[in-house]
Amino acid sequence: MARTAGVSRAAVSKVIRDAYGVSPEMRSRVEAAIERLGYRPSVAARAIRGPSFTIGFELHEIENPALNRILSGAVAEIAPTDYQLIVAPAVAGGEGHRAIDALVDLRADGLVVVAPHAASDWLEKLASRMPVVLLSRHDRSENYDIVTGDDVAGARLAMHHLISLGHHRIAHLTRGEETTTREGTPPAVRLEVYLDEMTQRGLARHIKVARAATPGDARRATSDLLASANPPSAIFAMNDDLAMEALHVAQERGLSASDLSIVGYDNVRLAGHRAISLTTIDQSGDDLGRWAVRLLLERIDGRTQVKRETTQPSLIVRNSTDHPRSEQH
Amino acid sequence: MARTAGVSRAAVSKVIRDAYGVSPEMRSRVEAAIERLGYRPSVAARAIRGPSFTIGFELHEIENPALNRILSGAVAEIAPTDYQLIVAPAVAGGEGHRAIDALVDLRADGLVVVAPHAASDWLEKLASRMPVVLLSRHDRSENYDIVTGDDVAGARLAMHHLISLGHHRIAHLTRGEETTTREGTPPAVRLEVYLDEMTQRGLARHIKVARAATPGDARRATSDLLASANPPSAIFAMNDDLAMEALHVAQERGLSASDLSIVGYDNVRLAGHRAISLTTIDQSGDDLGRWAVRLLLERIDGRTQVKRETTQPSLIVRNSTDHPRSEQH
DNA sequence: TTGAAAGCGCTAACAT
DNA sequence: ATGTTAGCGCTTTCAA
Repeated sequence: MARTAGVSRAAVSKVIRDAYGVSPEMRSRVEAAIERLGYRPSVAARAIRGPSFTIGFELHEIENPALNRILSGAVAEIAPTDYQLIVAPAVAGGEGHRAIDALVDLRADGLVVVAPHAASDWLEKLASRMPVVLLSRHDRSENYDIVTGDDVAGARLAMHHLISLGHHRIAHLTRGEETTTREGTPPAVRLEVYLDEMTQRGLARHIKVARAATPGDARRATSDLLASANPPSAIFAMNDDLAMEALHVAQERGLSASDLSIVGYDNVRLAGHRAISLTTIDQSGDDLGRWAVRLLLERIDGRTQVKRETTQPSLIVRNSTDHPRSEQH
Repeated sequence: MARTAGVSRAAVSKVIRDAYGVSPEMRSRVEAAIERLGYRPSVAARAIRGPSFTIGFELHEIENPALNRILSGAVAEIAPTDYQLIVAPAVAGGEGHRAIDALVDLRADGLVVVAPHAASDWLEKLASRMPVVLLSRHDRSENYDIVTGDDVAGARLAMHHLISLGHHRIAHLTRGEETTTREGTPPAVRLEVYLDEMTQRGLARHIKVARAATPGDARRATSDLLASANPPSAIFAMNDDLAMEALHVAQERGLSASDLSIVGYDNVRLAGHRAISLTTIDQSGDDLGRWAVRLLLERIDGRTQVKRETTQPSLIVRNSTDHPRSEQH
C-alpha cells in the first residue's frame, strides 16, 4: 500500500504489528498514511503465513436459543481481545464437517466446535494440527479441550426433583434416535441418566421414552404418551423447547402440574415467562461460551495438555411441576 | 502441495478450479494425490487474488430470534451453492463496524449487513467497492441492495386490527430512544406509523410511547403505562419480545385481552404457544434471508443496478387481542 | 532504524 | 495438455 506513501512496506508491516524497530517519527508517518488512505491490512494475505487473529465458531441449529446463549458468551469473552470471532453455521441437514472445513480453510487460529455429530477421531486429527475446543459433548480427547455443562448432575437434579415430589410414572421426551446414539452428547447423557434413575429407584416398569424428530412432532409424542396405558404423571424433557411443546399439550387438555408435571433443560429465557413458568435446569450458557474462548486462547497461546471444564447446573423450580394428584392429601 | 506428489502446481490449481485444460488422466492423478494427502486449498491464499467463495453476514443481537430466523433462511439459500456463509457477530455494545470490517478483511466476496447503526454514507462507500445487501432497513441507496419487510404495511395491519376491534387508547411499546432515531430502521418506522395512525384517526390525545432499553425494562414500562392516568386498553409492541413482556405484566394483574390487548411483531415461534397466544405480524424472516443471499449472488455475478426487495407481512390473530371491555355488549 | 528481497500458497498468463 | 513463471499482499530475514 503505502509504498505509494513514501515508506517501505516493511515499515508498514512493523507498525501494524507493533513490532520492534520503528522510530516514533516513522511510526507517525506511517500511521498518518494509513489513516489517509483508509488502509486495511488483508487478513487473508497475512494468514497465509502467520496468525489470522480469527477464531472460528462452528454452530449448527442457529435458531436454538441455548446455543445462541453460548455463542453470546463467547462473543462477550472475545470482545476485549485482538481476536475476531467468526461463526460458520452448519447446514441443517448436516453433511459432515463442511462448516468446520470452511473455518480451517480460512486459516482461523483456533476453533470452537459444537457439532455433536463430528466423529471423535476426525476431531482428534484436526485438533492435532490446530487448537480446538469442543463444546457440549462429554468425550475422551487427546488433543482438544472440552467444555460442557454437567449433564449427569443436571439430569439427576431434574429426576430427583420429580421423584421427591412423589412422581413414579415419569416419561422422558427427547429427540430422534440419531441424537441420542452419539455417546456423550447431551441428549444421550440425559436419556441415560433418566434410564438409570428409573432403574435405580425400582421404577423400571414405568420407563417410557417418547421421541420427536421435529419440534412439531413433540406435541404428537406427548399426546401419545398421555393416551398410552398407564400414562405418566410427569415428563422430563431433554430441553426447554420440547418441554414447552409438552406443556402446550397439557394446557390444551386442561391438565395442571399435579396432573402432569414437566421439567425442561436449559432455562431458556421464555421458560421464565409467567404464562410458561417451566421448571428447568439452568446451566448458564454464556459461561460455557466464555470458557470455550478462554481455553482456546490459552491453547493458541501455547498450552498443549488437555483441559476440561465443566459447569455446574442448578434446578430452577417453577409452576410446571407439583406433587402428583394421587399423592396430594 | 502435490508438487511433492509428482504433478505441477498449475495442474492442481486447474483441477481444483475445474478449469479448462486437464486430461482425464491428469485429473485423476491429481485427485488421488489430493485424497491421499488430505489436501485442502487455502482460502486465505486464494482470496489474495481472486474470489474467496465466502460471503459475510454481519449480525448484531445474536439472541434475537427474528434475526436468527433471517440467518437461517440465508443459510438455507446458500447451502446448494459453492459459497460458504460466514457470520460475524457484532458485539452488543456496538462499537461501529468492527464486525463488518472483519468480513472485509477476510476478503469475503460479498456482504449481507443487518446493522441498523451503520451510517448510510459509510455503507455507500463500502458498497462501491464490493457487493453489499442491506437487510431490515428502509433506505436510499446508490450501491447496495435492500431487502426488508414492509414495516409500514405491517404496522398498519397491527394498528387497524386494534382500531377495528374498537380500541382508542392504544399505546406503543418500543426500545430505547437510540433505536428509533435512525430513520428507516424498523423500530423507527413502526413508531412513525403508530403516531401517524393515531393522529389520522383523531386519537392523538391518546398517544403514549413507552420505552424499554433492556428486556427487563419492558415490564416496568408496561406497569407505568397501566398506572398512568387514562391507561391504554391496547398496546402495539415493536416486537414479540417486548409484547411478551407486556403480556407477562397483564397476566400478572389478571387482565384479559379485553382489558389489555397486545399486538407484537415478528411472529416468533413461541408467540404461537398456547400459553402465550400472541397476536402478531408475520414477515417470514427466512424469506428475507433468502432474498438477501439471492440478491447478493446476483451482484457477485455482475449486476450493478440497485434492487430492492420487500416482503409483505400478514396479520396473525391470536388470543392476546379482543374488543375492549367497554365496547363489548 | 530502515529498506531490499525472498517466500507464504495460490492463480493466471504464457511458453512449451 | 502440461509446466514455468510472475505476481497477489503480507511477514520476515538480512544488509545497509
